[in-house]
Amino acid sequence: MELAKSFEPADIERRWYPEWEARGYFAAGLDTSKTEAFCILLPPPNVTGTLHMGHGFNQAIMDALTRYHRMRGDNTLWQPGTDHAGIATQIVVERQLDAQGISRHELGREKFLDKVWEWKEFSGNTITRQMRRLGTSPDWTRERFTMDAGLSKTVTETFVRLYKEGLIYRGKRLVNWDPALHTAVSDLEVVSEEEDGFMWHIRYPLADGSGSLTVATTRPETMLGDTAVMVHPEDERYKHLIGKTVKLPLTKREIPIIADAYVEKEFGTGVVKVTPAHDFNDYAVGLRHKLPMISILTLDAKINDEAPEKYRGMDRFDARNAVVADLEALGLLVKTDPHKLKVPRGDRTGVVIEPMLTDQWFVAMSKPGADGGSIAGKALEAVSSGEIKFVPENWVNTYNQWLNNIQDWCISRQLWWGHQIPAWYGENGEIFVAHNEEEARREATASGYAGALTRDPDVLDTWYSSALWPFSTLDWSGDDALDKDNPFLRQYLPSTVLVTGFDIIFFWVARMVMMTKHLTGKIPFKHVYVHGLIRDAEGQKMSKSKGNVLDPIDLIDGIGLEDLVKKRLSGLMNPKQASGIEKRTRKEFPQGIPAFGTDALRFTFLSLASPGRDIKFDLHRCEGYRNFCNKLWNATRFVLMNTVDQDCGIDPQNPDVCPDHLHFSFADRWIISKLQRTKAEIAQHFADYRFDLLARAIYEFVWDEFCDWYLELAKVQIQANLPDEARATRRTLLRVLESVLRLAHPLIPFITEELWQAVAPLAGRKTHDSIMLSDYPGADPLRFNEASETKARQLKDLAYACRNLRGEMNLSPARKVPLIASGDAEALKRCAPYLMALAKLSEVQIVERLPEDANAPIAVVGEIRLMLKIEIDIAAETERLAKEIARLESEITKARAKLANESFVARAPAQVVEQEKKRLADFSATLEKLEPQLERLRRI
RNA sequence: GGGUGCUUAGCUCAGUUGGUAGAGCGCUAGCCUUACAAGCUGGAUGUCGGCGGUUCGAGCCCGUCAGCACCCACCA
Repeated sequence: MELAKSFEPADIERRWYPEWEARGYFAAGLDTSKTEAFCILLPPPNVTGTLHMGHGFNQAIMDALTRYHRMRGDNTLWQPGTDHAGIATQIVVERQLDAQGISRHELGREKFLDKVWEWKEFSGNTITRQMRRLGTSPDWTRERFTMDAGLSKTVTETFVRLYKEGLIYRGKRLVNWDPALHTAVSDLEVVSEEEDGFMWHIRYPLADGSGSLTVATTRPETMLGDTAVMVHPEDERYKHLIGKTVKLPLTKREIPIIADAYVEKEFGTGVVKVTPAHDFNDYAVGLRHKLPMISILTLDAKINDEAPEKYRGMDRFDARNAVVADLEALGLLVKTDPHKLKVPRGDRTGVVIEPMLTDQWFVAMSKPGADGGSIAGKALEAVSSGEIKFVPENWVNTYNQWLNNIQDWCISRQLWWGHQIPAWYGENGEIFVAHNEEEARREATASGYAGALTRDPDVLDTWYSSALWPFSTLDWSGDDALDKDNPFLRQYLPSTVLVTGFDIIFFWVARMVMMTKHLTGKIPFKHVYVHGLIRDAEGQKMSKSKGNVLDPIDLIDGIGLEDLVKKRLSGLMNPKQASGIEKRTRKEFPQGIPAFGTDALRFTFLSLASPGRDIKFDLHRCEGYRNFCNKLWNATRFVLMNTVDQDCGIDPQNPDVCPDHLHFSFADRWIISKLQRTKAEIAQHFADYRFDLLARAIYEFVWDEFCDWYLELAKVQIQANLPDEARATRRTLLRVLESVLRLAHPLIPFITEELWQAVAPLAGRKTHDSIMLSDYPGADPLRFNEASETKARQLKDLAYACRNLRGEMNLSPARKVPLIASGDAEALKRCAPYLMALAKLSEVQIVERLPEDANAPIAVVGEIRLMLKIEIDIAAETERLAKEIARLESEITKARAKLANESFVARAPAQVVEQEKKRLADFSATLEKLEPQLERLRRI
């Protein structure tokens, strides 16, 4: 089989992926004789989502780990699946319906849900299709969806359990309310940004007419719900007023002046209006002081009937203007100052969140459960005990900090798409939580209730089912006897490592730990590898509205400029941004984006995966790694050209036994030694999750050692026409290359598979149909060979020296010149044939002493002196020598100073002192050889 | 108000117990040398953010300041 002249990834990728999947190579292992099990949970992407750079990055890492462990022979499961993404998906479908002029309320819940399911079926596989393009290898046969029957059963089961345990409760609480979505959201779904606003100072007259108090507020409309005014108990200005009342302007109510240390005397006027039903602080104050809680807003954030008639039905922001205008008219508005404040907005809608008093379901985070431990406490313990480790470690701080200050988790959502809460209500507010209606009925009957039952219409926060992912996907039943017979659960819980960005540590990671630990007693995963976010070349977050989004698929397949522009402009929320986006795109990608292929993209992601850093994605890196793939491709081409139909010293029946009639050179032993070291290094990097160093180790071995040196040396050895040497060379070429392909396969699966198919049979390693099934190479320390490494080092130094002389003398690469060398004759003899090829020499003359009179350039490598036999440009050579001598002198001065320092000699480790002495000696020796030469040139 | 990370070549970044500052891209000079021009060979480029400390020795450890980025939190 003939390889194309350059690496063309598209066809290779198209061919291999379906083949791997069809042959069942991704299936989870269940070999009970194996001790090692490796499991990764795919963070389930949203069903309506499409693949973005973050997924690509995240999955390149997971796939590398999975393929690595699979090749190592571990039982391996990469568990895939998708998330129903309650709010996000419901919004998408609602928008589609809106476009057709249909509201979901007209449609009704059941029909609406049908539509969502339709959409899920239609678009739900988009992302998994795209994942396949990335070469990901999860066990697709085990794919799960958070709303599958099985997973939904787990949701119900755990809800009932936690309720019975008192850890899930229902209550009227002030919660974050999204007025656009008409639902409560959790603290995490609210993002607060600093915005420009105003601070209004408003006078509240004392009821007894003896004066007034001025309050400062950023939300004047909420005064309609004020139930007190508060001051600091120690505030001399107001102390005497505590206990009196004020007339609440615009209303007929009188409200008390109370004292609470929460008030900052220095801030504003030192007087705070208290609106317990519309502010979290005020709510706490209201509870402390047993104040009435007057809600003045409807669920869509309009003024309700509790407020004076004039404002009823007004939108909250219109009401604000009206209230301010009315206060001003009454002369009660003291002043209006510009003021920066944090405005809470819903992360999905961007609408200002309204604290709203509503009935909701909560998970109690800090309350002791049946076994005495709280959910949050267990999550803290799992990490502090070392059971779960974060990589990098510092994320433990973030995790602990959050859990230590955690509030109860509001899990009910007033949506339709999601897991409906398994609670039934009686007509008098009775609550029956059960697995199903029959069970609820039984409970009702048992408690003496016989009336109608109505199921809670609300659904659960989408993250509730995500929190169960580590065991729900493994078909946990909650029945110990059944679970004992579930081999997947036994083997793959806990999973090995969770690979994720820091943005979902709270949303997902912490909650999985809490729920898994509490419900199963096991940790969900042993390691949490936290990686950075992919940003654009300027370090900006990629977002549709910025128009700087890159689609991983476009990097794989390439995309023309016009298509790229079109893509970035489509579906913009704010069409005004279009021209800027178009301009920037045309400037950044004047040629569009070339096709790099999946392997190059994956290698780029892995190379960029340095710990604790966000990643500025640089297209040039991708290009560099595409070139790397091409390098590997062509190296293989070279090896095949030199081995196909040749005696390569490999007996296919017995490939690991080396026949006698082979003669290995130091170069052969050197590259094999280097390969062993690379293998060891890679194993370490996998263990440390240092994919950047891992990728670099492979890159450097392939390019800098194998291609730049060994292939060149191999040419010499093959051309020497000594059969034993040529055979040994061929054997080495094949075996090193074949190992490299396996080493690199977890990172760049397609190209390695394609090349391995051609190389492995020649290398006697074609014992499987696919590189995926072959063993991952492990280091053999017995084959570390320092003697050969030293010899190779010396050969390289000699070659560098000769090439440097050629370069400095401006010799054309085409011109071959003779070399005269003195010094270690044995080494020179050993290196001569290689040097001739590497440095374009016509001959290598080994002499006792270099001729003294020749005006030729000289270089010194240890004890060896090299002279190119050419007429020189005396000025150039003088300059070159002078430069080199100056460098040596400066090094010598530094080394002497160090050694003259008694403290250094006395206190530094002997080894370091010895090394310094050797450096001084080497520099001095070289200097001694170069100085006379410079002298002579100067005399000419 | 708490917390975290970052600052090293023009750009993007490595630098693993402190012991001679590195890579890729870019730049530059020259090469179609029979695997690869997506390439080969040579070359230039750094007061490792500032200051102070520990040490024989600091890019690395400690303190401090500055700048950048992010996370959490109830200042009306």
